[in-house]
Amino acid sequence: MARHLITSAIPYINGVKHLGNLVGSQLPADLYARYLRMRGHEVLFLCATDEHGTPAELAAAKAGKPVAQYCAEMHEVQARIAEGFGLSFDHFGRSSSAQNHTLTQHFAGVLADQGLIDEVDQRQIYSPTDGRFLPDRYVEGTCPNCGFEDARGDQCDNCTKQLDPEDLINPRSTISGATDLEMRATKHLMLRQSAMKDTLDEWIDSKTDWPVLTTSIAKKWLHDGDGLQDRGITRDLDWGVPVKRGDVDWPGMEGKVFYVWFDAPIEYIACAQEWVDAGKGTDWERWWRTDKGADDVTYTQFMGKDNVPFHTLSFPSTIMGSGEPWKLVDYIKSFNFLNYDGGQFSTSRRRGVFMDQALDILPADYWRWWLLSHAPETQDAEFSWENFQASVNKDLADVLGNFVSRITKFCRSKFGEAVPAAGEYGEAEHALIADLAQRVARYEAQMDAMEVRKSAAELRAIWAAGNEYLQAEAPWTTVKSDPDKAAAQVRLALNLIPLYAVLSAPFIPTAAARMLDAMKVPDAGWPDSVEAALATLSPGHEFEVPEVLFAKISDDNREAWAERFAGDRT
RNA sequence: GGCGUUAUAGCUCAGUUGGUUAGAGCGAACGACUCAUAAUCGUUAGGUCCCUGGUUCAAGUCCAGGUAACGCCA
Repeated sequence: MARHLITSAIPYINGVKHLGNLVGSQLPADLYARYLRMRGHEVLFLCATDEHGTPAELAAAKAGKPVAQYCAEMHEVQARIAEGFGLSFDHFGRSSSAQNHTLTQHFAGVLADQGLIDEVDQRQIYSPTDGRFLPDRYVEGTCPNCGFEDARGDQCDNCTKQLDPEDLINPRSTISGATDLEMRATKHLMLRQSAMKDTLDEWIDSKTDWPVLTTSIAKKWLHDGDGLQDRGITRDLDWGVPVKRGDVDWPGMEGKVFYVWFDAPIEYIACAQEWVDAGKGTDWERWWRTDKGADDVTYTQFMGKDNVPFHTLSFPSTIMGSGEPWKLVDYIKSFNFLNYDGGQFSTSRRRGVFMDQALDILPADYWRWWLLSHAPETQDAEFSWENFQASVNKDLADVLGNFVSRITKFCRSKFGEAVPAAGEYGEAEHALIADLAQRVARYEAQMDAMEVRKSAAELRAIWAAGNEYLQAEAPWTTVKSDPDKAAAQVRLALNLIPLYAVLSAPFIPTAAARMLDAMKVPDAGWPDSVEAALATLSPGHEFEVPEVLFAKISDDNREAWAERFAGDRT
């Protein structure tokens, strides 16, 4: 059995994420992790919260809490919601962990030793009142070009002219409103990504099996304009990983921290250490050090397209540039964006459905199914309540849920709540088994390839095959003329339920567990052979008719939700 | 302003290196069934593949221009 390391892009700490964030990284990563575990592979599935940076500081200030406390609380919130969605992380870590501090400082030191870090002098706006340097967009003032009074330091929203914060008339801090701003000299570290350009270029070129979305974004950044640019990896903040060169101080870098994009991906590695330190595992280097066992690991990353540059260029620069035997990613599965009802999800305008709200109104399986079966793989996708209602009602309630309902209730009324023993399988039964064997093979191939939508479509077709069989063979008619034949038909149809449960578990784990529970099958595994799997329930095996698996979404609910999540009017 | 992405059935989307009558699900119409959450199953109808021009024996697919929507950048 193979060993698979899987990471999902780590969500930022400042609030609950929306469904677009979920479907772009964590959810498909979970689908894949669950599938590979069921196939018998050894899986380490890691995620974490991304906690550093100015937005976290501002969100904490707005909440009136120390930033460390705010992040600790929000981490718990996100962890609880992830659990609610059934995201099966082996560990959900924090980029603010001690492990990540040490590891980030280590990488910076090693990269400096390799000559891949430059120190550069810069001038930047400083606010004595706030006691800190201000990023360009946290300075506002009057636009020198058009006179607009709320122009940002990087650009005027009114006339769109690009600005330097020094150009603003009557500049002020957007954090405190302070106007006593001054320019101060400061020093920053730059990661010399440009020196890694050719290495990265060859590496990306070798990844011919990656999604076009992934490689095209990487190549654009490599070749656009002057090519790959060096990037600053330090900031003047309090909250973050203090700049050190390994475990020693870095002269001139006092009071600075690493920029969030530098330490965030390193958390993928630190998270494995956290996993061990939390007592969940024993050896993290076996997953991350190619000199200590990780050379046989297949590493797959999941992320939205906005994160692709960091994962194809920046983090690989860190890994490769270190000259140390760290595990490099093998496959990057990236996703486009999910739009909400004709526009973007918007956190600030409260537009769209956020993860906590989603769980408030419906079970996780509804969301998991719709999001995965509509995953934005080839282009941006569109959420609408009409489509959501129609898809969920049809696929889950009608095709799958009602199948379970109709056959268990029919059996109970004619044969009792146990698998009937009489009769033999005939031509139709063997044809169904053969058809399902083919379909399951196709489903596995799509899942292996991480073709999320196509996997969902194949799974749905497998569900529908059960209804087609029942409709064609009509045991409710057969039972009147040939009860033994009807018994055989019911026996096969009942056996579809545990098979469907196992195959569906990566998509809808809760419902799958309920199906197995109702059929009293405690230990079903992935089918080696469909024919053998369809003999799981032997004659006489008792079961219970389950409660309705999926209640339908009513028009009233749909309309109320559409109104509730439409966002603030502008 | 520069760059990029997208445009296929009423809706949501597939369409591999250019190759027969362009596909799926939903929705619609019609029919079958009556075990089941008025669920299921079958059949049929729906497309100027955004527009114009070009390359080619052959273009949804490649090229140029245009239109529209969206995104990124300075």
